[in-house]
Amino acid sequence: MHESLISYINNYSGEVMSMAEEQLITRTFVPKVLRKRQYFLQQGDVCKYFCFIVRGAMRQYSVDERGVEHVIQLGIENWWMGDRESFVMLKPSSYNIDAWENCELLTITQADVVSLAQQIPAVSSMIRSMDEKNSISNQRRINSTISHSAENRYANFLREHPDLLQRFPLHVIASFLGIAKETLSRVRKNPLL
Amino acid sequence: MHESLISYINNYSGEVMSMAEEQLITRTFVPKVLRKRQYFLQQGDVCKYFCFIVRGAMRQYSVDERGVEHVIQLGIENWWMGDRESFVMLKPSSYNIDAWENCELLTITQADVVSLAQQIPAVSSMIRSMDEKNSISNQRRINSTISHSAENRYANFLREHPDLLQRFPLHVIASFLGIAKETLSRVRKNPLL
DNA sequence: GGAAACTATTGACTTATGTCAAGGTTTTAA
DNA sequence: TTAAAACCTTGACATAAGTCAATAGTTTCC
Repeated sequence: MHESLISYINNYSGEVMSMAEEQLITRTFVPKVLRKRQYFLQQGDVCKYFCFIVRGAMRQYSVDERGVEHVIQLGIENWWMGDRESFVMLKPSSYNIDAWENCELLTITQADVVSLAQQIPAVSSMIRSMDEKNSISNQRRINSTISHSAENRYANFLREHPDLLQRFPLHVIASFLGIAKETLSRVRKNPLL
Repeated sequence: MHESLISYINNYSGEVMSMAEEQLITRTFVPKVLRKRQYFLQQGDVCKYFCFIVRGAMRQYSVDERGVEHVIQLGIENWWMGDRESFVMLKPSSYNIDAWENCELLTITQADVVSLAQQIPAVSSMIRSMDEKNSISNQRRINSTISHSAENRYANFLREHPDLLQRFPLHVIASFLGIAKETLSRVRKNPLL
């Protein structure tokens, strides 16, 4: 079960871990199984664990005053999920995270992240590289939302995340894009250039 | 000139650097002065330097097919500016960065970032903490743009960045928020609760 | 195997926001 | 000190996107 995480780390750090290091990883990350629709994090709770998705699909979303859900983030195999703001600052989260499909996760606490990063160079360099990737993709998403029409945003999404389209229904994708599901439906009928 | 950077690093890393470390910082970061409206980075060029703003105000923006500018990011004293995607991957940038006011900057190359982070623990921990801060504020901004009306977004902006309001004209702020300057103007007249 | 829940589409209508144009103010710079 | 440039506001109008409601196709699971 931990193999996918280990190869993910080797891959993203550009280093190969020793046997001892691999074992430390395996001992530290705690497996967790989630049934479809089960919460990983609920609004108001502190996000005590971050998780690596081994199998399954998850979503992170906020719920506004009128009860409408807004999808902030989607994740599938080999992605990380968690609310970093809550995780790092130990404050109650404003988001929910739940399983969209049955999931197998590997979870870790903030203290263990710090300790692993200190002991295993590959882990700290994997974290750096994740942060970079993350910051780049957030920047792209911000650019896309403030600069483009619903149609363009959907086109961007198709280009950057074709894999997610297979895994989530259209109303979830619409919410992720910040548009109404009806609008997405209409946009999809168009020539799309 | 380097003092503000040094205290920034001490502050964000939670450590205090030695004299030797401070001197290494001072030797590595190269000062640069920018006149109002002068480019720090132009679309199509590779972002060879990141900068720390010692004094002044800067903006990062894209220009769409119709020539309209979209402000991606604003920065003032004690902020970092640069296009990370271009900086790290050495690919041509899709953004422009220029000085909104006359600026004093401290610039650094990617190679020097890596080397400083290796030599000075405080630097690598400052980078980690910046990445965290950055990822949290990007997440907030994404949530704000996909979930809220122009009015709410402006209110959020006021809460999170009151300082920027003093430094940039309203049409720049409007663009940062992804709304038309006329809309911002109208929003500002309202009770605002 | 059938009811219930979830999903997608479509039409009619509403609304928030964008666009265009004009006027007035303030700032900049020659 | 004055002309030009930049900035902000306002009104009239256009339009992209949201809302509501109805329909119908799919899964899901007792």
